[in-house]
Amino acid sequence: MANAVQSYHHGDLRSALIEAATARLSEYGVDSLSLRKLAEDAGVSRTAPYHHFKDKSALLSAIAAKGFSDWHTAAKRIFEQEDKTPQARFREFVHEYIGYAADNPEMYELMFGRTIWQNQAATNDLKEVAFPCFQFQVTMTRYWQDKGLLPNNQDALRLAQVTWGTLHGIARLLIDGIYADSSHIEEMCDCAADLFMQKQMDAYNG
Amino acid sequence: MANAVQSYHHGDLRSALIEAATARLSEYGVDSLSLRKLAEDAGVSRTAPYHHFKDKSALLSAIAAKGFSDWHTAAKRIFEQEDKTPQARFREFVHEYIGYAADNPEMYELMFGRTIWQNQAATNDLKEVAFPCFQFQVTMTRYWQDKGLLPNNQDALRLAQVTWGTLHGIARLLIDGIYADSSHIEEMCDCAADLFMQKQMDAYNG
DNA sequence: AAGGCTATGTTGACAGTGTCAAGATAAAAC
DNA sequence: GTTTTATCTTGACACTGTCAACATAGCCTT
Repeated sequence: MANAVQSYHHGDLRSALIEAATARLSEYGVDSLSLRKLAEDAGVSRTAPYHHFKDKSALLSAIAAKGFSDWHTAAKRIFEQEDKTPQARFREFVHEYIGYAADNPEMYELMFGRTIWQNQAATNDLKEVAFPCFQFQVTMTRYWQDKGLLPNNQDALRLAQVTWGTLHGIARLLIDGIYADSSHIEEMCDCAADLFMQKQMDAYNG
Repeated sequence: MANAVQSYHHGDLRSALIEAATARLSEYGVDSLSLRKLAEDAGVSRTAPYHHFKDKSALLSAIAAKGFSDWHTAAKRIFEQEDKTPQARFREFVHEYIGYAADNPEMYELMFGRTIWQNQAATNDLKEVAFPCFQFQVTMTRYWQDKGLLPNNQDALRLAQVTWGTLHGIARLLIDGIYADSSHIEEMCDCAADLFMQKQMDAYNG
């Protein structure tokens, strides 16, 4: 299937490019991702990708869209575990978010980096996948507020922005190498979770 | 002074390059910062910069170092306002941090972006300026813990990482264009400050 | 089935980029 | 005054994204 017949038309170049890009991404990083190399990986000439993507940014957006889709289902899976308490799920969500970023730094960088978002460069396809993902963060926040885990006197959207911002910030500090020592990830996650739930847990415990 | 005499040796090319880079940075962004253009700005040939900087990353590090130095003094100024309460200073710090990032997005991107930190690319000169800046965040956190503003049952370093992470995350979401709407910056800052101080303020008020 | 339309692929070209090597110049050191 | 050293120069290389012009082949209509 990989190179069944060397025909003039590739057959499914779009998928092949995304596949090659995803493979290269995790191994060599987003910075060393070039259209020409991807074209070569797919066994096709330099400019062939331009018949499937407007420009490099559009290709990157397509890969990121896949990442958002994957993360969204992962987040839903964590959030909808009926057999665990909301607290446990909240804490797990924090750990999983940072864990996802730490395990897939280049994908995370691509998804949440300026490359595809800056200057309204984001594709409509990307937005259609990413925005529900952002929205889910608000939904979860509202739920945690209802369950008394997060402060109820804050606007859900604002609170979601701050909690997400926290996770995003920690993730970025880690994967950008500013916190060179990544051996205390778990403790940082717990600290963040404790901080958000501090008053509520007091009420819960006492 | 700019081009007093067109002599073979520039005189102070290092400073001229940093100056040109800083100017270009805020106007055109870090991505469109090229050594060749900077050399041209300084009225010098393409490869002259290599006699003052090991490579492009080293030049960028030098600019970032200036940024860290500036921010460190700004932070100290806010923190050491004797006439304001610790609460007021904490809140002001949050607003100023996000404000600095929003007002100087490209400089912030450079200072805290992966470009200069990844793969141990950071210069020693950079580390010598940046690490005290990070350390100051811990110092302030400890102070706010002592004053009962932040939870006392958390390790200061861990807590500093989380609070800084929050500010960093919000800043990045803003300047990377993921939160396209930046009209609610102040409210987000207040929400974050409230969240950190929630239990403590209760004790303070009641 | 024949012919044309369109999606897809090709080579050629251009303006950029960072960086190395080798040579030129001037200032500083002796 | 001569030599060393710091600085600056041109030339070159490999690499990038992207446009224009052309080639192929599958599909659609007649």
